[in-house]
Amino acid sequence: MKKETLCLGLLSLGPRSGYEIKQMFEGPLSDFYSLSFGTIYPTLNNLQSNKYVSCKQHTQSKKPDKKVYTITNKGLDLMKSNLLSDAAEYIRSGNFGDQIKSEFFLLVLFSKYLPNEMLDTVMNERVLYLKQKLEQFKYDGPIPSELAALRKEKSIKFIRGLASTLFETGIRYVEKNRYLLKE
Amino acid sequence: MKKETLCLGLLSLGPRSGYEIKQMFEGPLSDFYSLSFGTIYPTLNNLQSNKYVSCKQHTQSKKPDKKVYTITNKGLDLMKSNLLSDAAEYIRSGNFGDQIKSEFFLLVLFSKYLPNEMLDTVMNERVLYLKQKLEQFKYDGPIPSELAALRKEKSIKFIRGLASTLFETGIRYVEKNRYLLKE
DNA sequence: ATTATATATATCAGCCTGATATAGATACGT
DNA sequence: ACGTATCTATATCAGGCTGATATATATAAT
Repeated sequence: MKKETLCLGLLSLGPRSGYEIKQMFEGPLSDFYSLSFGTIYPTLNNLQSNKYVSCKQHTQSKKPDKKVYTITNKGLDLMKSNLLSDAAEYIRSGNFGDQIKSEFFLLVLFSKYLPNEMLDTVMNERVLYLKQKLEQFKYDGPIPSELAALRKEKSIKFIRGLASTLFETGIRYVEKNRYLLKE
Repeated sequence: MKKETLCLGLLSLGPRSGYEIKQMFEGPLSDFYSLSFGTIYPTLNNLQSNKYVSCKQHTQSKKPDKKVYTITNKGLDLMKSNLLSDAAEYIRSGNFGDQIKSEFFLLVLFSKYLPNEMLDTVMNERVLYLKQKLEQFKYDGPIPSELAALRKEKSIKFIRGLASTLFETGIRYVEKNRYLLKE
């Protein structure tokens, strides 16, 4: 997916600053996608100069200016049209899997050459991480207003459900089978 | 994980050419990690000039020369030592999740703006892909000699089992809940 | 009082990917 | 039999993206 489509898509969920978009990539989106500041800021500037987003400069007392971007109608049109062509490209490419770089899997793959102590640490930290992530995805209590609205979105429900099941399955498997890696 | 560690690790499973290493990344490893030719070939050249791997030039009748690399004892030492420092870095970084770019999840996230027809195609292709992958991971019949040896490795058993369960879970969830994305 | 962490934007070196070049072999349709 | 596409095999490189760094202030922790 083009970075423009993605930034516009996130702004379609509500006005945000570049910093806040980055926070989304480091929080709830971190298991699906990420973009760096070096991509986000130039993309937002580019979208703004082409009127796909508008920008309100919040001169915060003593903090650096916060530039809050809002998607325009023109931007919404571009996003929808881009989304369609991005989906078409996804189909055309025949590449339906995800692009993954998993340090954990590589360490498991070569675990034969790792000291047992280190392997234990790796496994423990991985399980701990998965459990924390699972809690975040399952948690249904009160949260900041804007996120609460997002929760009602069908797509968010679908994704949270899928992520939860996958994390649960992963945790159960690792806890049950990690002994297999030692003899 | 450093590209050198990874290439040495794969060569520790048996002698291979750069092309065959790439094939591993596009086949069984594709859901965990990948490196491009532009990284693999220079890395192998570098490893060779530092005597971490040796190279046998197979002058195939009429095909381009095939350079088959074999890991040396020096290379095996480097790999083990690198593996330990890579694992330590994994722990130190506190980043226990995987680096993922999932076009599929983004399309689901913004599915509200996608025509139903396109969403159906995306879902169908995804499920089809997952089912094919699942078959590959579960399949237990006869395979080329070298792969058969690998199958007996504890780490490979662990990974195949984990991948199978995750794919099964993913398929079941998508088939059961995809209707949620439409009203 | 000092250090570390968080907010906030911006830039950039350097690495990696995706594309392209080269070149013969084999499979495939017609 | 002939053109075409795909596979084997190595190599290079432009361009894009990441991770690091710079800048500046606020707040929390020690």
